[in-house]
Amino acid sequence: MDEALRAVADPTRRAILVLVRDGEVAAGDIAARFPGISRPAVSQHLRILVTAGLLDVRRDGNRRLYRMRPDGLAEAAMFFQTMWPGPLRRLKDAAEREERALAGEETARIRGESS
Amino acid sequence: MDEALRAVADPTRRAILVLVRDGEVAAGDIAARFPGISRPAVSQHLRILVTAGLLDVRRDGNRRLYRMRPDGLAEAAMFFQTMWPGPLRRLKDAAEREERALAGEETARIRGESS
DNA sequence: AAGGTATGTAAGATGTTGCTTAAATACTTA
DNA sequence: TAAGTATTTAAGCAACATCTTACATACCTT
Repeated sequence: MDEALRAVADPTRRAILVLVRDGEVAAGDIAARFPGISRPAVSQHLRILVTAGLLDVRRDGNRRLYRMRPDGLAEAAMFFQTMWPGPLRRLKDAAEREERALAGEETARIRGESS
Repeated sequence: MDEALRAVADPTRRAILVLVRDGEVAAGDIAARFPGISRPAVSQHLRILVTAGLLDVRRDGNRRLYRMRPDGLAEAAMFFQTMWPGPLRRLKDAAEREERALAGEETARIRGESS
């Protein structure tokens, strides 16, 4: 997971992931989308993404076709799922906290305590 | 988002996040959970997490209490949600692939072919 | 085989990260 | 106010990341 998260922490690599999410794209075509950086730089990003298990490569004659490997993000996605319950779950939790807080106040009142 | 993802890419910081997920924890108590690294190192990690919007700090006399700020992960979590369809969607896709494969086998059987 | 095209690898400059130890800050208690 | 406690800030260093240019590899076409 560590490798996947480090890979995804780079904005260029995230952009590459988006490019190859829906199908194979050749290295050159990917590089063409990043006029700001050299082709070797893109190649290195691709290597990192492959090593992290986020991309699959396939040779097609001269070219190399990259595509996303969806399971590569699974572990990292799980981390986010446990750490960020999502907006619905967050609402529910907030409601329960509120409920407990009210119950606590009630207990305190009965005991004659003050905050 | 970039800052949040970079922050979360470090395993120590992820562990800190887990520690403060369910409530406030003092800096010292956090540091005590990481015998391998010095207290200043932990303090620096905490600063990075706060800067990234992932943690809230509160002073309580001498101590500083940290706690998670759940919304800090929202953007990054969204990225994962769009990039990783999730286990259910993936199961569904797998089932459909399987179905197509079986249909293919059946066709082959009727044709008298073998794999 | 020779030349062209697509791509990766190597080497090196430069900036960033994550740690350490030492010192500073800020609150609390005697 | 002095000493103690909790924590951050500063300075410096080794390791790592990211880019560049130059070169190497491998396939395709003629």
